[in-house]
Amino acid sequence: MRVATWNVNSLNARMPRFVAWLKEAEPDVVCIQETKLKQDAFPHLELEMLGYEATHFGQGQWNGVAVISRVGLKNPIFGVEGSDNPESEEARAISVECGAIEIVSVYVPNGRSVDSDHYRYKLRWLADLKKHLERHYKPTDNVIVAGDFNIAPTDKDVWSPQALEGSTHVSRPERQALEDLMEWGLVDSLRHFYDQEGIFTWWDHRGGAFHKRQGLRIDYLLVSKPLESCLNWALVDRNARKGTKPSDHAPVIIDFSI
DNA sequence: ATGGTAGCGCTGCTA
Repeated sequence: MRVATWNVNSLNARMPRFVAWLKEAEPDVVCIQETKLKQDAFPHLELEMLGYEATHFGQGQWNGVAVISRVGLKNPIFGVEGSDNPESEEARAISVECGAIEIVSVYVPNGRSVDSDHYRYKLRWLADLKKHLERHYKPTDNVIVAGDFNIAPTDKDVWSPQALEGSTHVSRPERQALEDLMEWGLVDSLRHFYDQEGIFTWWDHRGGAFHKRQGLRIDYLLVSKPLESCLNWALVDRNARKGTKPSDHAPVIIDFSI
């Protein structure tokens, strides 16, 4: 089984690349972030023709998450716990059963700056995500929480800790919030295989960051212990960040035997 | 060409 996550930064703008990438990477399940599509604007038919069904939590101009699968989709849950009105919350999480796996596709709030309300929202949202896991799953289940976390877990995941000093994505409270989430029973699948620095999944569109290798690793697939024990490989598909009209994020893919 | 925001949507916000 092969599962990927990709922040596409507008599925509409990315659709030609996304379709080409699907054919090449042949994932069974893809967690998508930043569809930037209204709920009813998702390209269900085009993906159906490629063998994928989809469940989408859309908003419109911003956010929007989806899971597409060719191994089944059951019992979708929109959003996370902690909102009084899930119907009106931002479209940042969708959970669904894909065959034997519980999948959660997340788009964690950016944070903007460490002294902003949006940053406090980010920390609150991560705590709510943990409550969501506690409510719906057990650590002994086959669970994957994948997406754009907008957090570089350690300095190894940052092109220059000095340049990022004092900004979001690297601050202690958000890294702690990520550790608290993982404490539930999740491991970073890429770090199961690789320990080195310089593996990135996001490069700013501005200033040619990709070509200067100025990136961050903020997209990952967190897997529960039962899945960790059957992982075959994990990789960042950097080729998907090259060429014409790339997203600012590269896909991350894991393959495991189940 | 040793280069260099992108997307949404229509003005500025978000990332």
